[in-house]
Amino acid sequence: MEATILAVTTAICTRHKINGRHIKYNIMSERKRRVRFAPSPTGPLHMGGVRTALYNYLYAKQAGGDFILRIEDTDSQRFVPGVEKYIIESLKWCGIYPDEGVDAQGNVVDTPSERHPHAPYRQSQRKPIYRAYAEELVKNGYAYYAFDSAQELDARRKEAEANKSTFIYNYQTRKELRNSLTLPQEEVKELLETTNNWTIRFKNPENRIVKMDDLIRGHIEMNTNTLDDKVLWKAADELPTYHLANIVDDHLMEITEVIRGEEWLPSLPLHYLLYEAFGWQDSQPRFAHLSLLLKPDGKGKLSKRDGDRLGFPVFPLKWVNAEGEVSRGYREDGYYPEAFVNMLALLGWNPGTEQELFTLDELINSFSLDRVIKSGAKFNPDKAKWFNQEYLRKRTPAQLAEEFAAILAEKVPGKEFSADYVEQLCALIKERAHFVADFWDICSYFFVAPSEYAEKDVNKFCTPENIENIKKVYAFIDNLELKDINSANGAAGKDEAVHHIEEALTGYIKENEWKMGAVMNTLRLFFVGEAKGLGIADIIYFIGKEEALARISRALQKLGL
RNA sequence: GGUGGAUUCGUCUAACGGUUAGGACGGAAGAUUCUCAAUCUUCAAAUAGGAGUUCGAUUCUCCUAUCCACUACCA
Repeated sequence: MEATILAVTTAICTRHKINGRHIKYNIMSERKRRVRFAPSPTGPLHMGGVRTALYNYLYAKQAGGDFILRIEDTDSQRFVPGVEKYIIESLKWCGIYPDEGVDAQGNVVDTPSERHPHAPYRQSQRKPIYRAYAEELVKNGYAYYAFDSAQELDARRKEAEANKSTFIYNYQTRKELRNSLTLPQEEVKELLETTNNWTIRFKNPENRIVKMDDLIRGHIEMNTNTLDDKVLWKAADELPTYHLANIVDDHLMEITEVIRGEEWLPSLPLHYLLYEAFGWQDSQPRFAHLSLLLKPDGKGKLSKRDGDRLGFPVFPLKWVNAEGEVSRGYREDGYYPEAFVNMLALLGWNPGTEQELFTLDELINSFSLDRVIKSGAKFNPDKAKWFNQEYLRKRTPAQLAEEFAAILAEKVPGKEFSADYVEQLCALIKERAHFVADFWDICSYFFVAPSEYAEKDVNKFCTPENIENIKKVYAFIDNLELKDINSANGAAGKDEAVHHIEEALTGYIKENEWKMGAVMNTLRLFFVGEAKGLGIADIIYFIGKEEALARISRALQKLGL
């Protein structure tokens, strides 16, 4: 059905030419949008890669199109086991699910089916299909066989470098190198049959201006004379290089937009020329080159080392390499995937409004390539934390309590706390945290009494006069009829109970004309261990009267007062 | 070196050729409170430089500078 529509529109449109130029975009606009994320499994996906995947995904979903995951593993030397799984897992954590490329179990699909007509999606498994395309190019004069050894070319490069120039395998140099353009036909034939250290190289046209359009950068032109005759296919491992595999697969998989990193911009003319050489201009995808993510300080692109150096994750998930080196991940660092995705989306794109908080669905609705920023974006770890804080605040106390439970079980093993207790506490402290992992630091004194008292605060508050007053406060609390978390009427009764404690205590202090701050902070020092933390009434409510009194007497005893 | 790309507060960014150049993060100050945090208010902070086009340029053109990417039988 879809195929026939495509055929019809193609027929209509190819008949209509303006100034001899196909109205390519008319054909394209009829097609279902199909984009791909095509990582190479040479290392864990870093946040820049996740952003590229995200933009592809947002673009596809907004257009009701498909998002395809393709694994570009044509470099057997640099292949790293486990990365493929890591990539899929990372995307999944971010809420990005490929329409094609992986199955429900998260495995890359390797046999074609109705849902996966373009399988396999690993280029290593597509190995047999590339050679014919490369040979076709040779046959039609767009490529040639090259027999130069790596050492020979290396020597040429070094020589050029010594002369402060660059060796380019192009229209000039190829005339004096060993290839099917210079060697006698017979010798070529023999070399092809008897050796396997040859390649197929693209034959760049001489002195031609390639005119290109980028969805983000606009019109770009480049002269073919500055281009290298890139290797397309290697006989040694019978594998294509990126350029060939990429173009062939994008064509076969009916990709409509290629959204990829800026590092690919220099090879865009080659890709244009390849589409032309194959005669696929009419269905050529449109290109969008994303700027790079830059390190927070200094210059250059964000790298793994920056994270280690500056103390933030550069990977979505934790990764342990073969040497046992651990790289932290956003997930393990306690980031919510929503926050991570939101942060990433806004690093190089904005909606044109002042809205900063977006759900994935909102991103899908608002995203547009023409609002993607052309220049590189320095990553700001502080802003990332801020995003997480915003998402943490959106969580309900019950959700937070559940997330906090694991930390609690680890910090105070063997102790059970009622869901109500933890929930009420979470509601109270959530505004103070960026991460759930911060909770323990913020409220540990609700679970364990302080064992030390900050010297600075002891000196400040433990004056003879204060201590005398505190002893009276002790007696006062002791005589008080108080409702604590166990006796109050759940979350509903909390405010009233806290209010009651507060009224009683402040009333008593005022009555005696003591200094509010001095008394309260001395109590706080005894409850918390230092002069910080929540309101005294809150603390008493949560730890209860008995514990409060116990902490006061223990402190007095420990400090010898 | 060559080719291409980029350049607005410290950072992310907004601004039909006409704005006191806006917002957010971070920073500072103040308010508040029993401390800390949160919150609220306020403040500081930018169009890389130079020409040109124009009544008028952050915006268009050119030059310079700086930065980035690419310059592999890697992707």
